[in-house]
Amino acid sequence: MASVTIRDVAKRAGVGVGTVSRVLNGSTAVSDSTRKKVLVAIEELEYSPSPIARRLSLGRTMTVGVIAPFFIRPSYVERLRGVEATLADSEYDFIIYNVETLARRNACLQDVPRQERVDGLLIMTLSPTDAEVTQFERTHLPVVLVDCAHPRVSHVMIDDVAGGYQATQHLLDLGHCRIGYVSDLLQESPFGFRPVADRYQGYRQALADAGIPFRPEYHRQGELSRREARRLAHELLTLPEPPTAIFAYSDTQAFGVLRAAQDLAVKVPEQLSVIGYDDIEISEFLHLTTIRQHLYESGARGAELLLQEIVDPPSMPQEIVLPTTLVERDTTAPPPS
Amino acid sequence: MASVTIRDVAKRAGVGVGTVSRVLNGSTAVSDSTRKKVLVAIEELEYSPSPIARRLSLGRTMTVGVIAPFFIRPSYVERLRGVEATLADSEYDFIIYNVETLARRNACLQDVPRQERVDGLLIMTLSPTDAEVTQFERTHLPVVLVDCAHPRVSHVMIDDVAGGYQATQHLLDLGHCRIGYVSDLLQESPFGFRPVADRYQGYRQALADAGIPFRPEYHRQGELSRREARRLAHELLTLPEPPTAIFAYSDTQAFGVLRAAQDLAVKVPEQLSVIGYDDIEISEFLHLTTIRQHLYESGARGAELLLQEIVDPPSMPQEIVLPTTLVERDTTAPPPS
DNA sequence: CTGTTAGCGCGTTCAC
DNA sequence: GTGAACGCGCTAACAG
Repeated sequence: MASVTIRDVAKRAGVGVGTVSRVLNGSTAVSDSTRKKVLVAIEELEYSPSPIARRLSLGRTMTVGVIAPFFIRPSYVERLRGVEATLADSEYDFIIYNVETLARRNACLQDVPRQERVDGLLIMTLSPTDAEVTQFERTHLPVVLVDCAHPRVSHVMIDDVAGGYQATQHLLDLGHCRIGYVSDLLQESPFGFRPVADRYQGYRQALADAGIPFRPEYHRQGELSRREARRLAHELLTLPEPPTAIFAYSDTQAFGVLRAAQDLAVKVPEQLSVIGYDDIEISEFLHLTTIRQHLYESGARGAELLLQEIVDPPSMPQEIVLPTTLVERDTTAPPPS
Repeated sequence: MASVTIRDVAKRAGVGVGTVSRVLNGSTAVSDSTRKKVLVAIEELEYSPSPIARRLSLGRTMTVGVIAPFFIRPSYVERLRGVEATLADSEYDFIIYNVETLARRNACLQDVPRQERVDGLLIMTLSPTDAEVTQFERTHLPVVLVDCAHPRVSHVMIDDVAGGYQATQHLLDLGHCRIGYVSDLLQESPFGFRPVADRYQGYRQALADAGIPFRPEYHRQGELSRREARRLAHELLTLPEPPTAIFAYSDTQAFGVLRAAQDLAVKVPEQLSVIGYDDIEISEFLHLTTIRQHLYESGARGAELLLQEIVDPPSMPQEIVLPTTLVERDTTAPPPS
């Protein structure tokens, strides 16, 4: 039962190993008759080529690495699903590097390229430093970024500036003027998540375009949890002049806002409009108005791009920008008159 | 910059490749002085051994396969996180096989072992058939099951009988005698999910131990959706003598029950107690009393067990049973007096 | 078209 | 202790 090799097949079919290899890879022309013989031998022996030997010989690992922070979060799961779907159709395996600490982030971004364990790298959200990019370039390792960017690396981005703008604009369109924003920590994000700055920028821009001055007391920052968002929203709603609408950086935080409103007997959407961001699964269930990102697609497109760049390294970094979509549900309405 | 090999290191250190290999694997005794030299050369050349060549030479793939259905579901994500955490510390990679159809299930369970692409297999929820287990044994492939079981294979199970018992007992302790159960379809689900039968058994056992006769009309079965659960709960609550408490097979279904109560203006927990199962993320938000499974741990323990069995195949299949935890929130209380 | 041979990079016997 | 040779299973380049 122990591994039957290409040599066994060759012997069985009465041909050379080269020929077997050829029919396996469908490469050069092989006469139909000998091809049949080989195929029969393969079938009879239940032969299955060793991917490892193949990789060594090819000098390629036939696997791509995916580095993602907190891959448990719904948004990453959804992206990874997109990656899995496109990679499953290819002959590439993929291995996930889950990052939950800064040390691990650095270890992944620095060790993985040098260890030559992967033919390509997909990095989610964790913007590489210039030095790290230089390292990628030195080792000629194809890299594609998803949900973050770097001028010298191909990337798939969701347009978070536009998304933040879109969310705010929706509130503006409904007639709101006092619009609060409960966001992730703008400064202290250990990984330097870029969407945080972008959505904030979109929010500011929409306000500015509408001629509404930004009020610092309407902008609250806290860690990405429901509890913290609830606390921040509580502060907002007990302001002397509370906002009539709140934009939350994520759906998770929007639920915290909703909870705060409930605590204070503030009716949604009659007295308060709430809009989230992400459109995670629960959001539909709870009828949350939100901004949908095409997460699955961002993973799938990223994987496609990577596969393509492994075969044919581009001279210029590619950029794919995915739009966001407003999903109107039941938590937004015109302000009380 | 192109791959520096063990030969380069040997040359640089003025030793043979064998010696380099020895210090790399810390195996046989190497004189301290030459070891230093080798280490220095490795450092200077930034050498990192090729895992692929190592695998070929070793005859082991150094990767484990993880087969999981619907890996997007929260419960699998959580389990996979446990797997990832323990495998990240080992020298094993892992590759995920996501199963969403019966065809794919069969392909994975049958092809993966024969292709010798993995040194071990972790299978979640998808009970293997006897024939498949025989195949594992023939190829000497270590396999560990998580969330399912087979008499000849090591497995990590969550004690769903105890969980069902615990949920029911909690209701009993509060003083309830009329306890309904909204469950998943007991008859064969396509993949043969075992927890369905187990939780039901726990429910029956707790009732029996409390000396309360089982009332068939209190047990409703339907597909695993909120809508269906709502319908079933509606039936229960409009019975001539309705239950004062309902145990739902899953949190999702518990929300359907909650909704039915709301429809009928039945107050929870004053007039009706509701307990779910799973403790999914949204449950905390909605204050649902539920049974928490140690999902992360089940993945971690499964991976540990597999690693161990790869090194040292056990004569007897091991069994690890994880307990469940009651999470008391606001949907259960004593029955109306 | 097809058989033969030389590596791919590493672990592992062997002699020294 | 340590160096040299062989083999893991496969691909690719070279003859024929």
